[in-house]
Amino acid sequence: MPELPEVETTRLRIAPELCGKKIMAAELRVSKLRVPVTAGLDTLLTGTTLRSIERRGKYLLFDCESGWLLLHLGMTGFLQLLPADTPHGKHDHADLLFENGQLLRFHDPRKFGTLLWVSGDVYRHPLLAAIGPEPLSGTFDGAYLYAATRKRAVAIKQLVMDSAVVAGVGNIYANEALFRAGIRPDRPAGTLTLQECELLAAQVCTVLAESIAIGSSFRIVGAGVAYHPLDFNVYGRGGQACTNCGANLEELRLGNRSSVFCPVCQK
DNA sequence: AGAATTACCTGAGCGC
DNA sequence: TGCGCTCAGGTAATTC
Repeated sequence: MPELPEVETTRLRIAPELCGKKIMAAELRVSKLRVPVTAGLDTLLTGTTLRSIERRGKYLLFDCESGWLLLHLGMTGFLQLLPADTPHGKHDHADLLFENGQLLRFHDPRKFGTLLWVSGDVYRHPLLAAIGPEPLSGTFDGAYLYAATRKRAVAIKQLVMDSAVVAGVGNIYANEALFRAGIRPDRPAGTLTLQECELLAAQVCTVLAESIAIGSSFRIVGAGVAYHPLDFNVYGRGGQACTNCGANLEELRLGNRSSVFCPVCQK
């Protein structure tokens, strides 16, 4: 599922191709995503020039002069750059045709994605206004995490995945960062020491940065789904051997999300 | 206020 | 082959 690194990889790939280009046509084939698609979005987009593509958490922000296209990939969404005349298939919900003949296509089987038009200051939009610091901006560090965890009884993994605490950390990277930091996912957040918070914050940043550096992506390849080139230590490996000590990795559910950890390496 | 739960959605994988 | 079931989970809304 696309998390922050996959969204950033997408941005880095499409921005050089599309920025500065005019949107000649827009086609929407869906109106009912989890958040209703802005009515008339195709008309609003057509004729505008894409100035830049920014990212906030897992949201992509397309600066279209007269307003912003706010896009979220949800769990199963991805963007493709295709030749202009590529026929659309099932779950191809939106097309943007650019003046250089490139087609930007949004595909999302589970419809957890978001397509919204925002005029004015996009960062003040309710979906973005309450998002916590960007993990790669330097503002998310041990001191911040320590302060955010005080008197919090919720499991540390759930807290790290709370977008109001830090932007863009989903289930996969929360599991991996906790493994690297040697901290059990079900530890009450308030029990972490400052030292542990520093370690965890650093590992969150590191694992995300590594994944972006590798060019982690998410898209359909053939009949299956290709994930991240990054090798996971714990995610999806419940019951298998710990890559560090060989013990059997345990699995539990926190907030209805699967969590995998090493009972020996993580305290 | 914080914590827990629910809703949204469809493909994959499973047992029968 | 196909039916019914469970699972996957990002995020906002709702409830406790």
